[in-house]
Amino acid sequence: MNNITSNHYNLDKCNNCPVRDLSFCNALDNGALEEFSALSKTKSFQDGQLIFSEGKTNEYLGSVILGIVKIYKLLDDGRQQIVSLGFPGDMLGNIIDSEYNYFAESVGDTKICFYQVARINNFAESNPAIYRSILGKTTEQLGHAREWLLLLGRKTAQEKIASFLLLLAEHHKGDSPNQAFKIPLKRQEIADFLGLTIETVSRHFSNLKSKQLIREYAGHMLTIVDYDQLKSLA
Amino acid sequence: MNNITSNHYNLDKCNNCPVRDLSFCNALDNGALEEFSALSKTKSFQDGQLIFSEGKTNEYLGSVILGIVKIYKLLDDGRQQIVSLGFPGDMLGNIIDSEYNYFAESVGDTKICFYQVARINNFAESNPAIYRSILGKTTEQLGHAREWLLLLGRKTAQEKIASFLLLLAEHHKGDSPNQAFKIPLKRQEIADFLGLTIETVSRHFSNLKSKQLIREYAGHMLTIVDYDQLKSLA
DNA sequence: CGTACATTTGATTTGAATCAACGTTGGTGG
DNA sequence: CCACCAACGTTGATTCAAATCAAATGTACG
Repeated sequence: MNNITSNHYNLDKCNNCPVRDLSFCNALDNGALEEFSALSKTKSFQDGQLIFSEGKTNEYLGSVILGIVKIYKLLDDGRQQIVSLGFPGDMLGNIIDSEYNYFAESVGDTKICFYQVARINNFAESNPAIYRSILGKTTEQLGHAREWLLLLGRKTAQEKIASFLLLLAEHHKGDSPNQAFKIPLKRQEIADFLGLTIETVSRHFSNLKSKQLIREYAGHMLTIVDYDQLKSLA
Repeated sequence: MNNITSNHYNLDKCNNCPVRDLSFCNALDNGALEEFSALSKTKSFQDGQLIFSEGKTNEYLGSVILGIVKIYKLLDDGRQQIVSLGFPGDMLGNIIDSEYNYFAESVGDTKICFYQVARINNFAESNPAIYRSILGKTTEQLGHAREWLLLLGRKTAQEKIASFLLLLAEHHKGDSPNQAFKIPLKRQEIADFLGLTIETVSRHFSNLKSKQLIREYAGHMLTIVDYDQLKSLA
């Protein structure tokens, strides 16, 4: 975690924070937030930077401000499974465990707001509401993880791809239904998220394209042409 | 949830509770526990009883006292995935969501201690420590769920079976290493937990038996003969 | 003791992995 | 500006692990 403590960092005021209403800190009233924000440090990452590693001391709790963070686990022989994607507003890590038990890596340009776990616990003594808020985020993540257990255990490759595209589309809900968006992950990352190989992912993308359910241009911009039919596949 | 509210129930004192040190209520001091315990109702279930259903109002938080509870999700066509096994001391449900988003069913004879979610929130106003404790249990479950994502997404059938047997063995840690224990799940349930079919589960059990890594008698009693080698397969 | 259910085992199929080229994209330096 | 190269992605041929289909056997229980 040297890269977090050692670097230049911004002490953004929460007032300007783009995820103020989404992050776990949103439960705090203005006075408490003022105090809490003083504990935070933001840090930026470029594509593919390691944010923390399995086995290292759990020193920081993070909140994704910008970009995407992939959380993954590894088997001894290098097989990888992405167990979560952290979008803006999502919490990173926890304040319970003594060690991280997975790896976190930035996907594209990413900005994260960090708090020291010890400071959060200290803060909580006078502001216990923060626990309820962290509990909310943790429960949400548990829900997502269990949804993904169903996907990995019981869905076919086609259903997995369709579900994945709908998940991405969910994060562009503000836009019009058929709005194009950038697929943030490489094929290998999609494979590692869905428990597949790159080839299988590629084949099923081609499939959906030939069926005119989706369109892809400029290499990574995607339009969902037939949302309802995609949903029925997922 | 009629079966919880309507039935005869015991008002066990926490002092006699066999999972007092494991449950989320263990964070409370004696005074608070006294008050908290008054909110609880215990209920017993026989094998295969539905405890709660996806889509129903999230009214109760539970704590498993005895037996095992399987938490599962279903696809439209009936495909099932067990997303968690609740052992004694494990928390059941959450206090955040408005609805249950999975099914819970007893496996064998089971006893559960229930608290109304509304009452917990009310209790928390004067005892915020309960949130920290529930957070601990939730974080633990998230860790288990992510471990299982790796298993479902990236492990082979043999590795899945080996991991499953070691998981069961973990829950008999007090016993000697090669102590026989009862496999609490039917083959179909094991399959639904590991994202496999009954036939594949059966074949790999036979495999491990012929390799002398495990032994099974009386239909469902299991001994792990070679713990280390089983571990190397998982 | 018989019926229903659970489990095992065998034969076959199949969806996804693997192996193997080939195409595309984007960055670098001549 | 283009040639080169490395990383990424697609497509095809083949293999393989697990699913499916199909009996047969084992077990629990009224």
